[in-house]
Amino acid sequence: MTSAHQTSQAGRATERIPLEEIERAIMQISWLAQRQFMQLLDEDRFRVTLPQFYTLIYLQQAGEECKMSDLADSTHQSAASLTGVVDRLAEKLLVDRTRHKRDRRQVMVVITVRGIELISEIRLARREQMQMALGQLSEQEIDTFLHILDQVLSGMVRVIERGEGGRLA
Amino acid sequence: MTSAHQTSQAGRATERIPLEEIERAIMQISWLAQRQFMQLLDEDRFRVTLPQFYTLIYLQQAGEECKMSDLADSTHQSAASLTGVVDRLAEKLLVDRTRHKRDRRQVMVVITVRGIELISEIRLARREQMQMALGQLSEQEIDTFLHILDQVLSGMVRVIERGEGGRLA
DNA sequence: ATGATATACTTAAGGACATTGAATATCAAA
DNA sequence: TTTGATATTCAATGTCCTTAAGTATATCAT
Repeated sequence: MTSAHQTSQAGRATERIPLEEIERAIMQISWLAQRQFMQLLDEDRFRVTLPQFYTLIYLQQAGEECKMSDLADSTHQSAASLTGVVDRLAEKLLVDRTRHKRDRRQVMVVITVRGIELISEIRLARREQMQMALGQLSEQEIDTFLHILDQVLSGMVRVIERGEGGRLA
Repeated sequence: MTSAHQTSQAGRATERIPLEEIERAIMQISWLAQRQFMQLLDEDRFRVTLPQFYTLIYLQQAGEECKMSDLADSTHQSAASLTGVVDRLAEKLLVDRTRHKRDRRQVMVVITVRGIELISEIRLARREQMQMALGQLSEQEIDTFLHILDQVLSGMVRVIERGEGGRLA
């Protein structure tokens, strides 16, 4: 057709400098993974957004009440954004909000049963998408991949936490 | 702290369904990678957003004029969103807009020299972040990682393109 | 206690983008 | 010319981001 479609990343006998290639691949995967996941979350049966989902996931993993500020740190959202996100989750009855008994300034958030159910449905649907995307990998490759991903993950946490603290500190 | 992350090292061999773990890792990495990259793009010297950046990147790789609709498809944005994104890129003089000579309905977009310069500065900064995140990997691991990433990437493209077409078609 | 500070969170205002549906302009034919 | 398809923009609405200001509540020094 109109050409201009060439993904241009296929062939090219990668001239060494694999770090650059990894950078490209991670960026593209992140972009695609988010888009792809957004599509899923936007289906009528779910109707949540990415920040809402990641917030919910964290609450479910935590398994107990969380302070707003801890939740904001852990999900890498600003406190101001999180207020809105939790508002919408509470409207949908996916989380409950209460005040801390001793320190009434603190707002505590818990996931509801309904929230837990929603998450497990989303995970199920997500898994189907993933199986398609990962279908080509051998079992050996999957193990290796997982191991490397975890290392990259911890590296990223380091980078993002450095950036979030004081940019001038 | 930011815990609740524990991967819970499996004792038994492949009883674990590592696909679930990979799913978790990819979601977390995508989320973090986007947040981390947003921080970077939001610095005063850049001041672009993620959709703007990915649009710019595509235009640079294409190397020539692109139709709005092709650009929307390729970057996985809706035509309506893309209009706004390109508006803002054009305001910053990072792209130029013209009409197709024969078919005046079509709007053609090209990246400007200034746009190309900006991209290469961003890439440079990005690489430094990446080196931090990937610092722990051996050369062998990097090669393997890259190979697997490319396979995952093509799997994802398949998934997202299936979802985007007609949900009812 | 009183007043000053620190904290935890919300609110407010403005920008970017997403979605949806309607509007516009152009092309291509019947 | 009317009709219909195509290419893009516009308008309305909602979510989320950032920054700055505002409201409680807690804590500490006096």
